[in-house]
Amino acid sequence: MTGVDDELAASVFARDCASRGVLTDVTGRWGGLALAALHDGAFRFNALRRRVDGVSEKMLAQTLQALERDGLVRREVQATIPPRVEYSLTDLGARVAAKFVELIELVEGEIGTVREAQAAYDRAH
Amino acid sequence: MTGVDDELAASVFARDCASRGVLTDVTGRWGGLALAALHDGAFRFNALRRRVDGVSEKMLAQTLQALERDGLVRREVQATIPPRVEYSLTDLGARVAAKFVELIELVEGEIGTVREAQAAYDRAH
DNA sequence: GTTTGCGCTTTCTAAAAGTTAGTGCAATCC
DNA sequence: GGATTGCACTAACTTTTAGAAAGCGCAAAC
Repeated sequence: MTGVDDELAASVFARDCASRGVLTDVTGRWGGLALAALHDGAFRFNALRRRVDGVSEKMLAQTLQALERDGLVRREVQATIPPRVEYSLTDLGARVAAKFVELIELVEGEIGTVREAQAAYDRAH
Repeated sequence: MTGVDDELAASVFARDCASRGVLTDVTGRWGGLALAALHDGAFRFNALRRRVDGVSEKMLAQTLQALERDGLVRREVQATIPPRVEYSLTDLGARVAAKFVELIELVEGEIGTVREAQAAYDRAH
């Protein structure tokens, strides 16, 4: 257990590494869900908000801005009146989203196992 | 874009679905890092804390309890004096951690791209 | 015999998330 | 044709959560 992967240890585990910041955006409360939602296609702001149940307007706006800054999400304003704003994934965003969707599917597929574990834990405590 | 994956839409995107809770634990601020750290082997509490740079004792304890409840992490107390407490991954935990590590590696590998995007964004705003 | 490490828990404060309201404009309903 | 709804946000305020610091009892090392 001392044979630790130093490449990993040197980066995301380090408090001040940039990758930790991105990971925080991606795996933040809403980041992953936004990415996963956009994995199905482009969406306008309020459509996205309807997909990601429970997110507030403030948090969705904040989340999308962070992901746009990280180069994972593309924001396109159409110069109509009133303006339409469309969000979609960049190439990198699509790759990250794909991984995240795999994670989600794993968790969803094993939700029964998880529920049993939770019930057992709650009984024991 | 209306051809949405309903299996997905029905679960993790729904506010009250159990899978959302697990996802919150897994992708929470410290959940993923703890899982990734344990992916390299079993660790005792303080060893884990040293690996996951920046986590407070309180948050690590809380995170590990949540993951244990979800059946992703195993907690073993050795009846010595003073007691040793070892944390390791369950089978499911190992599978989730593997996915998470892939995500981390993707992000780390593309950190250059991300940094450029951030710089461009900051220039434009 | 004083410091160090162990695995936490408790208390207090700082930061983040959530809630509510407001913006200006256009299309739709009645 | 007046009112409502939807659009894409921003700003002010409140609540929840995270983080920092101290304390716990005990044992081994210095």
